[in-house]
Amino acid sequence: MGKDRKIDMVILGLLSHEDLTGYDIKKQIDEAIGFFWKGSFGSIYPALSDMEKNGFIKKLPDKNSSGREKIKYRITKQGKEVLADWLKDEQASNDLKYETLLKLYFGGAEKKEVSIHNIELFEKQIKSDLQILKFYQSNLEKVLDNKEHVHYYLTVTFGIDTYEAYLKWCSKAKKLLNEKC
Amino acid sequence: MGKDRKIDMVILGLLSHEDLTGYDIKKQIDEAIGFFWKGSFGSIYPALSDMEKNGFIKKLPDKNSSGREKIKYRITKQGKEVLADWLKDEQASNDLKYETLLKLYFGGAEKKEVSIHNIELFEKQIKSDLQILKFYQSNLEKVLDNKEHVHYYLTVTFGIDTYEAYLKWCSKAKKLLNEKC
DNA sequence: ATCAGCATGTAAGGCGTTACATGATTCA
DNA sequence: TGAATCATGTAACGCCTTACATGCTGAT
Repeated sequence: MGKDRKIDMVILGLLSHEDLTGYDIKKQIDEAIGFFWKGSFGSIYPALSDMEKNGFIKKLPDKNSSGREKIKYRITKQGKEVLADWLKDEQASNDLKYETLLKLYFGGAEKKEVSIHNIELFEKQIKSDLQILKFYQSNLEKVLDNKEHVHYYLTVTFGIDTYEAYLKWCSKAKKLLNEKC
Repeated sequence: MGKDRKIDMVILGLLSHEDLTGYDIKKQIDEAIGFFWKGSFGSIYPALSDMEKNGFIKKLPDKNSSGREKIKYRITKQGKEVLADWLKDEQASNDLKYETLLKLYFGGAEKKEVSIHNIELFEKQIKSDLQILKFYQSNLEKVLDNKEHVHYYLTVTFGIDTYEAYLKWCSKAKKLLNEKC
């Protein structure tokens, strides 16, 4: 297939756990993996129809006969193989784009107050996101006997650990800017 | 102008420090900010010619009369304003795409050894990158009397602090997978 | 009745990568 | 003399976002 769109893997991964609609998938991306991955409807729906054509997923018959359309998808055996191949593939690209760091790197061109303010904006965002992650973590802690939950727990923990490192750095950085500039 | 390509800001930021060719810019992106930003020739050269048309940068006359073409660019007053406006703009998007975390999140579908192996690959990469960052840091530590160097130092420190948090998390994560799965 | 949220999809366009094409220079 | 690096640029293509278009449902 060659094509290795990451959004495909995200969708297959989510569907390997339960049947979902495109709308559900969007919600789960935003909520569960939003701190390290993004996805929009404009990428999800085309990916769903491509993967259905390829036989990686299939449409479930719409049970509720109301006028409202709602298409649930289920992963197929072939789809599970694609997911497994990707999981076992050693290649993994971790692409970061920190505009905050970019502004800090080039911040020498402006007064230190500008950089300090940018750090404070970042700090505020991280503090708020950290609360959400801690909430998820405390819920997951209760159900660590489930293999899948252990995996979810670990990614949330990654977020918490790195966010806490960010916050420590923010304090240090502001201090240094005040002392040295 | 409306258009707010980030690569433009990267280039303006680098040029605000010294005159550079497209090739120089690529090298500086890879070396100095590579751990949190990427850029290819295919984006740099078009951005240079667009910004020259807009008057944000200008071509310097090619001094060396050899046959080899080499175009140095210098930021203009207008370009400096664009850079300053961006630095003062409160909006900053920090987009992360951790494929490693994605694989971990969905890793429950496979044996724990797969997840552990993926964590180890990540760990190895981070350890190697951390050495480079520490080398940069030790060089910058000697020249912290310069305002620009303080800013460079802070971004490198961000990298080191977060990478060290990653490594601690890697140990914890492997342990938990072995215990619980 | 109205509004938020559920639900699916398309269209236009931006941004960026990879691969290609070309050639000079430096150093072993 | 051959390889690595310097140096600029284009072409094709892929992925994704934003905005648009449409309509239902449930709660207040």
